[in-house]
This record gives sequence, structure tokens and C-alpha cells, in this order.
Amino acid sequence: MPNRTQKTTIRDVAVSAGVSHQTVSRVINNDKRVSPATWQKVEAAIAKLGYRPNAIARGMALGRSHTFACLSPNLTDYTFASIIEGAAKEAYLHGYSLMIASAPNDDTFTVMIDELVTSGRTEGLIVLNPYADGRHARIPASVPTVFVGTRPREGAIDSVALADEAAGQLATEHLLGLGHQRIALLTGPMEEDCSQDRQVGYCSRLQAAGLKMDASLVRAGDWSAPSGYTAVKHWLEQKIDFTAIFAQNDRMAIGAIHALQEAGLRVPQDVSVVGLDDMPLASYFDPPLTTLRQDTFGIGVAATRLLVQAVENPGAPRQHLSMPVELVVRGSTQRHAE
Amino acid sequence: MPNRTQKTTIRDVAVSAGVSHQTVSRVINNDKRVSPATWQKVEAAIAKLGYRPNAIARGMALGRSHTFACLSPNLTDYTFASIIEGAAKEAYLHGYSLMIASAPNDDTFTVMIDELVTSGRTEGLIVLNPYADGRHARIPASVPTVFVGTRPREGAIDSVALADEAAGQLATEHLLGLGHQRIALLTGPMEEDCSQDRQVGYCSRLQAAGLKMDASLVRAGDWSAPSGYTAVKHWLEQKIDFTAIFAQNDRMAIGAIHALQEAGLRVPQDVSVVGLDDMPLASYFDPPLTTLRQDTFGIGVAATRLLVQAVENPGAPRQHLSMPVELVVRGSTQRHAE
DNA sequence: ATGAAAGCGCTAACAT
DNA sequence: ATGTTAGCGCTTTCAT
Repeated sequence: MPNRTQKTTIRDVAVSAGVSHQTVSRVINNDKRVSPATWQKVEAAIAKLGYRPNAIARGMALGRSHTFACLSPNLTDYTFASIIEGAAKEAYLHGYSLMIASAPNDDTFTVMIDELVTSGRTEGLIVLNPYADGRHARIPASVPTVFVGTRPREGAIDSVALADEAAGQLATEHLLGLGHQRIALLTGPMEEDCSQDRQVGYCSRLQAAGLKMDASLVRAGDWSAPSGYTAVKHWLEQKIDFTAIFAQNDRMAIGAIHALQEAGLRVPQDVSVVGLDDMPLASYFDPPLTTLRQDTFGIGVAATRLLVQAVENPGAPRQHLSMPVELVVRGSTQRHAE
Repeated sequence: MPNRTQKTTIRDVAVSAGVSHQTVSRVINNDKRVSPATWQKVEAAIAKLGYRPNAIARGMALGRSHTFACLSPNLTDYTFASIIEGAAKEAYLHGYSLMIASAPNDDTFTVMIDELVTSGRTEGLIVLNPYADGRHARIPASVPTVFVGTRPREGAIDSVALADEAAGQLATEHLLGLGHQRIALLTGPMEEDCSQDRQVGYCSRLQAAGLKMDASLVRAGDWSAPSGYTAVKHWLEQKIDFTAIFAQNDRMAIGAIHALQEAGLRVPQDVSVVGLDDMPLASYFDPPLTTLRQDTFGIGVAATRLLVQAVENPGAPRQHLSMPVELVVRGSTQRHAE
């Protein structure tokens, strides 16, 4: 016999209340077709025995698990963690539990899909930053899914993403407005939609300002601070000329500033730097980071709402949300002094 | 009819293979008492139909859910996120899924316990930082539980925590060794075991060095950077004399440094500061933070191992783990120049 | 208003 | 070696 903690079941309650188990079922499901008298008896028995309906058995009978899964490249990056927190809150609000797993690569992703989706544990899926790799091909077409951080995909897949192009424009505009003309761009991995889109926004504003875009001013990092550091090191060594940097996330911006300062350049006097995220403590660095704030918690909430709709209303058309960013000017940018 | 995506079941496979559903069950459970010939037929049918066993139904028959839940004050603090990541990885390794929820206070905690534990969804529970409030009284005695970040508790509860007292000693020792005598202490909320224990370590080393402990040098924060900032502001306004600060976590240390610098004091020349955590980017602040590193991922792994044992081997005695910290000397501390 | 029967997808126990 | 029966805890018909 497995380790079954002797739970009281619907039948125990039925016996105790002197009714059929079906009547108990009606009561716990708030089915009004039960006389007040028996209702009382049942409620009393439930209280007396400390009965709680078993969610699994319930789901089994209904063919539903009331569970979502969230797959993220990792759980520790603040943006991911915060999206997950929003998703979890909203899921429970709608009566769903949330399972999580980190799936840094295609392989673990496939395993987790199998473990969580194919096995029938979850009814819906939230996938954070599904790179342009084979990842989304692993998702069974039948499972309602929402992608976070990508452009709309074909298939039965909702999506929510930052208004990445607008973000790229906003950052570039800010720098342009401060008189900068040689603006370096530090992107994320180019396999990711958001890296591409933020760059598109950057280019479009440059062109609108009548500036030609200089390929030597664009480098890709991997979102980490060291990758920002390395990119700037490279520019400096190549004696490439620039007066501002738009880093597509805060961590790379911090790494970039580090390299700048190490080379004896002052931020923002010599070089202005804009990040993106507004991560915690962004204002505690030296200088405090000018950045684009995104509402990651809200993204998680929005993604979950989409998923709830997709699960409970399968016929409805897929939706694609675009979330705004907001410029937060702090100390790492200033007017270009020429 | 609920939204049942027509899944193929064990019986579909049985029909297709021309055997009983039980034989199919044997095959998927690797029960060798099946002739090679039928085994083949069954495997073929499984492949042909794309059959995957349903984990929920399986759990139902076994009286097990193979699911753990992790309750955390929040999901975004790096320490929590990292512990959760470790816990998730280890859980899947052992064949368990992990549900997560943030439970910042007693009320949400109670709700989540009900939702996740009492409802039978989970077999085991990991609770992060269960303050000394009524929290753990909400946990049904029958559910295997491990606490992270507390001293051993009564009841069927395992625990894993930092060697907090040793951590307090280590930080204090480091500062003492640099010639500091007036060492301020910035604690977390005193309801938390770790705040208390780290303070005990601090006091013991002070005494061992023949120094009397000065109550005016001790203030409690709430782990946030602003709370560190406020505490230092207070000391400065009160003209309280100190040459070093031990902040019980990195974020408060960063806030403290900010207040110091704002007041025109230099770190580490005028005041040395030690944090605790070694959070990401700790080395990117100005100055780079000297801190105590904890292996949060490892803590999550350890907690899950304890839980697996507790679930699969209920008779075994409870265990209580103490995890080491490691001093990481960077730029925020230096020898006291007198 | 209430109960009886059947079944969700699976496994365990007991046949054969 | 394989099949039959019963049942996990619940909900949905369908009767009464």
C-alpha cells in the first residue's frame, strides 16, 4: 500500500450525514437542488470531519487539471522572476496552480514539455523567451500556449511582448535629443525577436534623424554584464568613435559602464549610457542608470489572462499584446558637450 | 462536455495491439512478466498511436501526485529565485513537478496551503523563510515539509539554513582583523531566525575580541536597500561613531554605502562595509562589494533532497542541514587607518 | 429533492 | 504470460 494519509472522502461525509455521496457532491459544488435541511446536515458533517474535496480526483472526473506550466530560460533573472510572479498571482486568482521549470536549452525544453504537457499535468503553457530555435516546434498543437517576449507566431499561440521597436525608438530618441550622433548599440542575442526589434527601432530613429547607421557601432551580447563589458572593450580597442551607448538591457549597460570607467572615460560626461529593464537597484549604481522601464509583473499577469481565455474559450481567436515601456532618466545620460 | 482533447488511452492501445489494457500497463511500467512478442506488439501500438501515459490518472490510482509546492515570500529576490531554481531542478530529477506561489503574509500563506496542500495537489512542501509568525501553524501535520532559512522546528519538519551564526562570526572577524573596533550591525527583521543568529555570531566575535557590544550600533532593516540607507542616515544624524558596517544582506549594504557616500564619506577609506549573499552584480557597484557568498542554488537542491527522503521514507528521522558561507573580499573593506 | 449507475485513465490484486 | 475485477475520489447522466 502506498503512503496514503487517510483522507476523508466524499463518501465518509455521505455516511456521516446519512445521505448519498452524490448529495454531498451537490453541496460542495453549490448545486441548489438540495433541500435546506439536508444541506445543513451535509455542511455539518463536512465541518465535523474536516473534509476537503480532492482537487486531483475532481480534475480527473472533469478531464481537467486546473494547472498551468511556465517554462523559462531560468528563474533568477529579474525580468523572468518578475513575470513568473505576476503569472503565478493571476493564475491562482483564476483558480489555477502554476508549475514552473527552467528550460535553458532545446533539450531540457523538450523534456519539460513531455513531463508537464504530454503527461497531461497541465492545461496550458506559458513560455518565456522562446528563442527562434526549434523550441516551439516541441509544443503539441493541442495545448493552449502563450509566448512571452516574441513576435506573434503562427499556430494556436497567443503572445505578449514588449513594444520592442518602440522601446528602441524611445532610447534612441532620448540620446538623439541630447545631441548624440554616434550612438553605439549593444543588442541581446540576435536569435531573439526582441533583440531584432529593438534594433529596428534604433535604426528607424537614426534614419529619421538623417544619420546613416554604422555597422561597426553594433555588437551583440548575451544579456550579461560581462558581455557588455567585452563589447565596449572591443569598441575602445578598435578606436571606434561614439558618445553614447544604448544597451538593450540593464545588465549589459552596467558592464559597459564598467569598461568605460576602467578606460578612464566618465559616464555620462564622456559617454552616455541607456539601459532597458529598470532592474532593482538600477539607481544605486554609479552613475544611477538611465533606462527604459518595463512592467514585467504586468506582462506575467497579461500572459496568464490570455492563457485563461485560451483554455476556457478555445474557439476565440488568438491575441497578441504589446506592452509599453517608459523612459526613466537618471544619471547615466546627459547632453553631448561638443 | 468539457474541453477534452481526445487523448488516446491505455485501452486504445490495448485494442490496437490486441491485448488487454493491463498488459499495456505492464509494458509502460516495465513489468518484465510480458512475453517479448506481445511486448513488441504493445510497443508498436504505443508508437503508432502516439500514446503517452496520463500522469494524473496514474497518480490517482497510486494515491500520489508526484508534485511538490514551494512557498516563498516572493519570487523575485535573487536568493529566493535561486533557491527555487535549485529546488525545481532537483525535483524534476527525482520525478516530481514543482508548483510555486508567493506568500508574502500569513493570509496568502494560509490560502496557498489550502489550495496546494489540503486540496491534495501536492505531496510535499518547501517553505522559504517562514518568519516566526503563525505561518507554520497553518501546515497540516501530515504533509512532509522542509523549512528553508530557519532553525530546526518541532514537528515533522526538516530544515536547511545557512550557518548563520558562523556567517556573523566570519564577517565580524574579517572586520576585526582589519583593525576595526566600532562595527555597526545592520540586521534583517528580528522576527527572522537568520537575523537573530547572524547577530549572535557578531556578538560572540566582538566579545571574544574583548569588545563590549554597543546597542546603539545595531539597527534592523527589512532587507531592502532603502532600509540600509535609512539606518546609516540615522547613525550619521545621531553622530554615532563607527568605522565599519556589517550588513546582513547585500541590498542593505548597497543602501548603506549610498548613504555614506551621500554624506561625503568614502568607502572603504572612511568606512568599510561587508554584505551577505554575493548577489549578481555585487562586484559592479562602486566600490565592489565585499560580501559573504552563500550557495543558494545548493540550498534549494538540498531542501528538495530532504523532501524526497521525507516523502519516500516517512519513518526516517527529520534532518537539519547547515550550509556554509564563504568570504569574498572585494573593494568595500580595507584596513582601518588610525 | 435525492439516489443509483457509469466512467475519467490508470494500477493492484487476484485470477487463469 | 495474460486477462478480469475492483477501485482511487470525484462528477455527470439518468432515474425515481
